[in-house]
Parts: sequence; C-alpha cells; structure tokens
Amino acid sequence: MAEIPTKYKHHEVEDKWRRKWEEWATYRWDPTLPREQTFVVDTPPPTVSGSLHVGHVFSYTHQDLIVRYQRMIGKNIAYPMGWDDNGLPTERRVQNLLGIRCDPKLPYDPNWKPEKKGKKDKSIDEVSRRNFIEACGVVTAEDEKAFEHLWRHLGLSLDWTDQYATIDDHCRGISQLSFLDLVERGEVYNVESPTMWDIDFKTAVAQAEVEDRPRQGLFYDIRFGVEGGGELLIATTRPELLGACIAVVAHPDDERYQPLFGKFAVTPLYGARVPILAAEHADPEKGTGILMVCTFGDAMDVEWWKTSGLALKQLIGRDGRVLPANFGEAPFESVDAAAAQRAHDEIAGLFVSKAKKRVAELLAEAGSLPGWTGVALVGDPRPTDQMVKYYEKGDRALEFVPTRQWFVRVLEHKDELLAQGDKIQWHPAHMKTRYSHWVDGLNQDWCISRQRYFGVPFPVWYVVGADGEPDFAQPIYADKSNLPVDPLTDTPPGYSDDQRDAVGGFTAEPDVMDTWATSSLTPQIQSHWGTDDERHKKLFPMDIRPQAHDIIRTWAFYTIVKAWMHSGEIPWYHVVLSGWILDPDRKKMSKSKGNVVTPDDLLVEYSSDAVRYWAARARLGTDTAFDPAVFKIGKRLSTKIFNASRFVFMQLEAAVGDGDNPGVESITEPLDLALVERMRTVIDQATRAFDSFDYATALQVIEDSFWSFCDHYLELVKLRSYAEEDTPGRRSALATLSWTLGAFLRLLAPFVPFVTEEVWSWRFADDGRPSVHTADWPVIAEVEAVPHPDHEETYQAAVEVLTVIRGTKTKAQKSLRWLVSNLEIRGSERHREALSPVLEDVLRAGNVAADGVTVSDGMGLEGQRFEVIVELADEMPE
RNA sequence: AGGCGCGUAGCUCAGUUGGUUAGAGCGCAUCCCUCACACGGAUGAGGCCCGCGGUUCGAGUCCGCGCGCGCCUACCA
Repeated sequence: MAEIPTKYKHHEVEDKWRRKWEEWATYRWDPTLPREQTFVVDTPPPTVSGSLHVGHVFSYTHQDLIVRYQRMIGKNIAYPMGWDDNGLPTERRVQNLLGIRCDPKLPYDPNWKPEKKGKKDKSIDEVSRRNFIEACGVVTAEDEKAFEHLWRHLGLSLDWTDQYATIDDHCRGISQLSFLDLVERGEVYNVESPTMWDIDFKTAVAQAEVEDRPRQGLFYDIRFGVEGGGELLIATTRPELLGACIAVVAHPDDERYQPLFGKFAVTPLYGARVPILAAEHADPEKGTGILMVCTFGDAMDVEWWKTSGLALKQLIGRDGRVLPANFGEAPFESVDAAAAQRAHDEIAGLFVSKAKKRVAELLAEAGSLPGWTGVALVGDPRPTDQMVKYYEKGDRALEFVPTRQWFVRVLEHKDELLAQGDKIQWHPAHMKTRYSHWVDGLNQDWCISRQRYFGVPFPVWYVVGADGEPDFAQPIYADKSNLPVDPLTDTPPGYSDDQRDAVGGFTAEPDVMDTWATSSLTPQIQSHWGTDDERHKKLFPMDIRPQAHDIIRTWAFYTIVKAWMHSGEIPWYHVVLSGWILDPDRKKMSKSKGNVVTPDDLLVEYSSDAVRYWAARARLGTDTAFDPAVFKIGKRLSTKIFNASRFVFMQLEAAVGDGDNPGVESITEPLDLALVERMRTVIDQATRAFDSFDYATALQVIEDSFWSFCDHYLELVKLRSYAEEDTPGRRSALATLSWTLGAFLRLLAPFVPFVTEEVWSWRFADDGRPSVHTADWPVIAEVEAVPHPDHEETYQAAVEVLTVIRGTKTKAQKSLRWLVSNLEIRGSERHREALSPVLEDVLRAGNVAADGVTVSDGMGLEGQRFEVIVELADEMPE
C-alpha cells in the first residue's frame, strides 16, 4: 500500500493520473466488441478558433459524466475527438493572425511560410489558395494543441487515438462521398438564383446561419407617377433600390388601389414604367398600403419576383456596391433614359448605405420626377425599427444576389424530417419543439456552396462549351472510389490535364462546401461510412449527440437530414442538450460580449474535479450563472473525499495491514445495516438518474448521502472502529467502512475522477483493473448477503439524538467532546425500538456517561421522534 | 406577434404521480483546534413558493388570466 499523504494536493495528483490513464489506455475503444456492448458518442468537434471559455468546459463535462457512467456499467466506449477546422471562422482567424488574404488567381509559392506579424503591422499579403490552406493548417494545429491540453487537464475520458479534423483527407472524402450520393439520389441541385449573400465575406449563406438584428431605419415617402395621370405615395426604407424597382403592388382587397391595378406607375429619378399589381403580401395597414417591389430588397421581393415573370434588375453587386447600368437598354428601360443615367451614375460604385443617402438627396431636389416640377420626396424621413437579416458572423446586412449555388432539397421533405425528429429522444424533451419549429419554418433549401477558399471542394468539374464558358448543365462528377479530390488540381475522369479551361475540355467548380455540409456527417465520419462497413455497423446509429441548444437548427438538423437521406435512419438515439453559461448579469457568455472567463485559471485554482463538479450541478438544457462559489463547494467535496478516505484507510491498515479488506459478510451491527440500507437507495436512485442522462440528480443524491456518511455515520462508528481488540462490532464497522467507501468512490468517480482515482489506488485497485473508471458501477447485489435492518428509521433516530447532544454542547459553547452526565430520551415504542440497537453507538459518539442514561415512554417534540434532555457535566474530566 | 422554458431564502438551485410544519449548499451569525479533515466541525437566523382567479377536503405542484425574464421562430415595403 502506498504512503498516504496528509494533505490533498490536486496539482500533483491530477498530473499523476493523467499520465497513468494514458499509459493504461484506460479510455480506449475496443473495436472487437459488438454494437450492443458499445456506447457511441458523437463528440462535438469544437470550432478551432483559438478561443476557449468556460462554456466549452461546461458542456464537454456533461458528455464526460454520461460517458464515464456508461463505461462503468460495462459499455465499450467510442468517444473520439474531432476538430472543426474548416470554414469561415478559421479563414478569418488566419487572415487576422497572419495578415494575409487569399487570391485564388495567384500561383502557389512553395517558398512562402506563414508567419505571425507584429500587432502594429497592418499590412496584408496576398497569397495563393494553396498557400492559404497551408497557413490554415499551421494555425489550426496550434489551436488544436491548446484544446487538447485543456481537455486532458479537465480529465475528459476521450479516446485520443481516435481523432479527426473536418479538413483532413478522411473528412473531405466522406463529405464528397455524401455529396455524390445525394447527387445520385437527386437530393442536390445547382441553380442560379437570388441567394442571401454576405458582402464582406463575399459568399452565399444558408438560412440557418442568418439572424435578424434590430436596426433603426428610415422610412422615405416617395411620390410615383401614374401613367395617364395621378400619383402614388410609396413608403420605403430602401430608396437606393429605386432603379431596381420592377413593380408596385397593393393588396387585392385594398379598395384605395383597386382602380390602379393593371395600370403603370412611373418611378421618380429613373422614369421606369412598372406595372401596378395586386399582391397578397401587401399589408394595407402598413405604410401607405402600397409598396415597390425591387430586385431585391427583401425575401418577399425574391419570392414574388420568382412567380411574376418580370425581368430582373440587379443593382447590388457581390461587394455590396451599387452596380453600373445602361439606362434605355433592357431591362433598364426609361421614359427619360438620359435623366435616369445621370441619376444612377451618381450612386454607381457606392456602398448601399452611401447610395441610400445620395438617392434621398436627389429625390429631394426639384424635378426629381421626370416631367414633373415637384419634388419626389415627401417630408422628412421617418425613423422606424426594423429587423434586418445578417449573416451570424457578419457585420453588414445581407443582400440578395443572383448567383449559382448548390442546394440540398429539404423543403419537400419536411414531413419526413419531422418524423425523424420524433424517433429521437431529446433531453430535455421539450427541446424537440425547437427542432420541429425550425423544420416547420424552413423556407429555403439548404445552400451548401460557399465562395470561399478554406473548405471541402465540390468534387465537380463542368464541360467547357464552345463559347469558352462552363456548361453548368453538364457537370462532371468525380469517381467515388477516388476521393477526396480537388478539382482545381485534379483531372476529371476521361480528361487529361491539358484540357483544363479549354474549349471542349473541363473547368473546376471553384466553390467549397458549407462547413455544416461536413459537420453534418460527424457520425458517418466516425463510423467510416462507405469505406468500412464493419466499423460503420458497430458505430451507427450512435447513442448520443451532445450539443448546445442554440445549434439545433444547424448541427442537429443537418445531421438528421444527412442520415435520413443517405440511409433512411436517425443518426443517434438520444440528443443531450447542455445549456449556456451566463455571466452574473444573466447574459450569455460569449466572445463578442467580452464577458468570457477562461477556464485555465479556474482549473489551476480550484482543481479539475472542482470545475467538473460545477458543471455537473447544472441540469441538461438549463442555463447556469457563472458562480465561483460552486467551484469552492466542488473543491471542498474533493477534500472531504480525500480526508474521509484517509480515515477509513487508517482504520483498515491498523486492523488488517496490507491484507484484504473485510468482506460484506462481516456487516452485522444494526447501525451498519442501516447505512447499507441507505446505500441501496442511493445506488438505485443514482443509477436510474444516470440511465436517463440526468447526471445532476445523480450527483445530488450521491453527494447528500456522502456528506451524511461523513457527518453522521463516521462520527457514530468511530469509537467502535477504534477498538483495539477484534470484535464482531469492530469487524462489522471496518467491513461497512470499506464497502461503503468503495461504493461512494465509484459513484463519485464520473464527477470527480482525479481524487476518486487517487483514493481508489490506495486500497481498492487490483492489478487486472487498476482504475476506478473501469471498475463496476455499484449495484445492490453487492450487498445481497447483508441483512436488512430490523427498523426502517434506525439511522435517522441515531442522527436525531446525536444532533440534540451536539446542539446542546454548541449552545453551551462547549467542545463536542464534552461529557454528557445525564441523558433522558423519551419517545414512542416504535421509535425507541428503532433507536435501541444503535444506542450504544450514539452514546459513544456523544460521550455520554454510561450510568446517566434513561430511555422512557413519551412523545417527540415538534415533529421529532424524541424528546431529548441533555445535561452536561460541570467539568470535563482529565 | 406566435412558440418553448423559467419565476421558490440575500445568492445558486432541488422540490417525483397534488398530501403533515417547503429543502440543500453558499453567504451571514455564534461557538468549537475532538487521535480523517481548520482546505475543517457544530448550531442558528433567513421564505405572501411573481400576482389574481379557479378546481380540490387539501395547490409551490393542476387549470385560466396577467406581470417579469431568457431563448426559438416570424417581421428590411
């Protein structure tokens, strides 16, 4: 047996066990075992963006608690680590960190090496796509190390031999395989269509990545002419799109405008003839009840335009600037082309915000309406609160820009996708509603193409037509057996590389996939879908998907989509959702708010066990305020475990030395039987809680009973176990201490893996199974041989009397060891019977004079079992 | 504007299918260095369970209506 230190030093202990676990391969998945014995976790691959905060620690601990329990009930755990290192966050981070931008037209420079610039160096270097991707690789490798260090520090029981990165060959291959499979199934298509577009990132974005932000906008009231006489007043927040106006619409039932339907309006400044039409989406209550439709001011415009058959007048470019246009030529016809051109030239090349102001100025000038002498702008612009769509990572509002994009068909599968959601168990259950709402509310297919550089390329080329342009109707797909490919450097099947970009040859699809197109495949990535059937069958569908609730509409949704499309299955049986960490003002902790607490200092100050304890107290789906007080409680628990264990081990060592711990068959004393009985309940409750992923309830039950064990049982049993001769009473005490502590260590192991492992190693570990984390989760059958106590309330009766004795001493300001000269206990027959078998233990613990005790018939006080009268000795003998 | 969740001690949170006098920890107060532990321990004071109605013998718990908070959808005329 090892030397037991007198103080618990968490740094040393944690370091030791981190190394041991690695050496022992404690957390390794065994690929030879069948699916039924396996518990598979779809570990969230964190976005490798260099920022770590306590939110990460929080949710990853939740997974680990569940995993550690499953491991102890005998499951073979598949708990890999993935890294989400492709996509925009990485690109952006690399750009900022290294001061580079990607220009795909540049040739690769083999001598270029990524280097961090000084903080004051704001210069930007243009590099080729391949150089850029290499730079991303270097930066993410560093970030991944930081994450790995944190995870290991925290004691996550990940299998570090099983890792993937979403940009690695394996993941690119699976992503491309998925794409090709969807092509074969007809679930993917590419089309040129107005798409939500971020003007800074210069890429299309999907519905799920869009958020509405409140903005203070201005309503401009603008006069439009009506052909044949009269005029209209249009209220708009986007006067800069006046040149893109294709129609004016009002509600079909709106009597004010019914006479105008079928006529034409004439726009100010631009002099465009546009039809006045009825449209259901026009709200008579809003603005003037009549509005202009532009290409494109908002999603409604897009939808309406698609069914209108009217020409497209695109005036916003991919960079967010107003495009030039030739007025007088289709589709920019004008009753006064020269005036229109003059007006438009004023704003062409400006960003939207500037163009808006300039157009407003022009509208305020006399003669802004062709053929009119009046001014088009009526009154001052009126402030209005509007909600504007932004890319969630973007800083400027999205525009609708017609571009060619790849889409996955989801709109036509809503019913099936809802049904898939019903087959999955959500924890907490009400989170399923969020999924259902999201699916219900879908209004666009999933746009999976991004006009970026760092991502998984589409395995696609196009035939180059006689006009030298790609023929998008003739895509050439990569061979499935030959993935991954990069169409920019690889040659499509049946072609040679000298045909690249040549007439009659091929050209590469330059886009990369949405990062979710890859991370939606984390189960398949892990199971090696399509490349290793045997492994796939052992890992898919998975048991749990742990994640935060804010990405139900993205990660959970897309993963369900892919699993359903590829194999008609659900990707996992359970989704377990962690809440958020809130700062003390109850705001979500996030990098952008600057209220982030970094976890490293907490781990050092309070210990990994203490931080895990804090996370474990939060129930699934519940947001939790960041509260350092909870770390302290966790630390106190660890210390208590250490000290209580020291006590037990000192007793055991004194009695049996290095010999075997006494077995449960020696447990005979009534107090000990009562404790074992309580442990049966604890085991039962904790097990049931863990079986439904409710680690927080399990912790509460275990922790409460552990403190009771320390505060009451240990005090009651102490003197019996101190006895120097080998009596049945002492043997029973030692056997109970040994078994109960062993059970507690196992029950607590998922929560506080370091201190429990340390203590376990002193006396419980055996050579075959050295770790508490691979020991068996406690079961009631272990104490089958231990009889039930005669009275249900024995333990509580003992605690009650002892509490009164302690209270009396405390109120008298005496030490707890002070002698009780007289003790009178009055209670009912039932209660006296419950107490009597353990009275001796109580008297010893309370230091009651043997000849001063009377127990008599009576009634308890105020809901108590007993009336206890305590008389303290005048002086403490000796 | 709809939907979901929440509102319990100064703070952080438990409160199973409605059932005696509503719990824990932190914090606070007072005391105790007793051979596991002062990185302790004992004891104690703190509650109109958001409000108003209703169902019931009985409501923190169920129903309705409010109020407040968070989130998810929707909303650029």
